[in-house]
Amino acid sequence: MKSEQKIEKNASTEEKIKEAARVVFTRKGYAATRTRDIAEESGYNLALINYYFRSKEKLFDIIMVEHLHLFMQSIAGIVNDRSTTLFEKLEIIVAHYIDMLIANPGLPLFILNEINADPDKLISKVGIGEMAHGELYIITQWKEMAAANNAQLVNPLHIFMNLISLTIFPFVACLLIRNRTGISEENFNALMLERKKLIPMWVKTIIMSSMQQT
Amino acid sequence: MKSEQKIEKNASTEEKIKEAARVVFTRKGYAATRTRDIAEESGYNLALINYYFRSKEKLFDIIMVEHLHLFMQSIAGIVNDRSTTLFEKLEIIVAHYIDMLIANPGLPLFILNEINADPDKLISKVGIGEMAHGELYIITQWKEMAAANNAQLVNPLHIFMNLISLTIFPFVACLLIRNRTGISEENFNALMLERKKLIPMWVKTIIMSSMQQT
DNA sequence: AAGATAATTAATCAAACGATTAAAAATAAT
DNA sequence: ATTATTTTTAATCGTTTGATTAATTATCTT
Repeated sequence: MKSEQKIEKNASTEEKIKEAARVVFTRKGYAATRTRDIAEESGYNLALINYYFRSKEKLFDIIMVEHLHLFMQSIAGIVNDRSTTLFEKLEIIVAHYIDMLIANPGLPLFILNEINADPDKLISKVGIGEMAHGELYIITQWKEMAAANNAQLVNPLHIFMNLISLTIFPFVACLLIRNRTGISEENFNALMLERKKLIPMWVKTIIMSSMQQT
Repeated sequence: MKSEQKIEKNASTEEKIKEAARVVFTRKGYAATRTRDIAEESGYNLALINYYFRSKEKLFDIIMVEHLHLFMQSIAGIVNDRSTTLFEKLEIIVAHYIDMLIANPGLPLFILNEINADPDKLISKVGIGEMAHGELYIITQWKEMAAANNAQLVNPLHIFMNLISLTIFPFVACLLIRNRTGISEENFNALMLERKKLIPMWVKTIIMSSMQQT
């Protein structure tokens, strides 16, 4: 019979290995990561990785699911919130993502890269498709706004792409930008924090300008 | 003595291998690519790859340099062009990049990923630092505009990041976007072509709004 | 045509890698 | 304390991988 202590001990080293895997996988990607790297990073023997997780791929899948969850997390709640306006939602989403990305700068490039490496895997193994069952409330709000201005707004897909592009891409290109401009990590993060206020403003401006035009 | 024919023949198969390497490296990245994949893609024997290029890494470096060159190409000319206005430059840059990215959709993710895999390599082996020796003319134009409106514009780095984010990111997240929205490759490309006109407009709007505010 | 050089391949090597095994160390159960 | 169970390690196995070698085929020179 398993005691509490035993379980906690296992969970501890198992968690350490998972944390090490998270670090190495995120930095180097699946293919470039050797199980020996994870062992070294965790401080444990190589064989322990296969003792707790059956294989490199199984361990990777766990990390991947956690990362995807972190990425999609709470967004469903925000975009379906009945108590916030459309523009308030933009502010909340951007602020939420920038905070998360400052804490996990390597996340988006990791995810995007692995999606390209095996596009079907995420569709089959990881169900990222159940974000919304009905129509998202934010979509309803968008349509209402479009109707109120009886104008055909620009394709909402453009607005969506703009939002995630402005928010996420600087982190994807972080090293490139910092290398080109020579700014430090602190200054870069300060710039990103500035964008928490700027991006919703910009996106709002873009939406407004597309309405005035028609 | 080498004849014309011999050189052409070599260049032909050498080019075929390079093209195969370009395809496989761009799709799978350096670590996930096996020299046998390149051999299979090219239709030649494995040993030929090391016959023409000395190693996998040497071949990769060649592809990488070509990709970086394609990416930086002609931008130096555009941003230093004395005959175009600042906003005309925006239009030209965006149009140039979107055309290039539709032709090479995998390029940005490949470059960004390999930069993260080995940040020092690009600084040491590949000299992407010699784009401008003096101050870029586009910077001068920016300062002139700021002075003319005697307003402290938003940090130009933000504008620069916005420009490349809006332009490049949709291609980086192409598979993710297409999977989430279900649109076809043709429709996606059509959207991107729309953005050739939209992005400069949006960026211009963002710049203008930042001036009016102060 | 004959010989020399270059291009291409099959076979193979050594190192790296993911995974397994068997033994040792640590912890729990009696 | 002794046994049983779990955790951790060292050693190793079988494959894969980048690279080389030696032999074969094709091409060029004369």
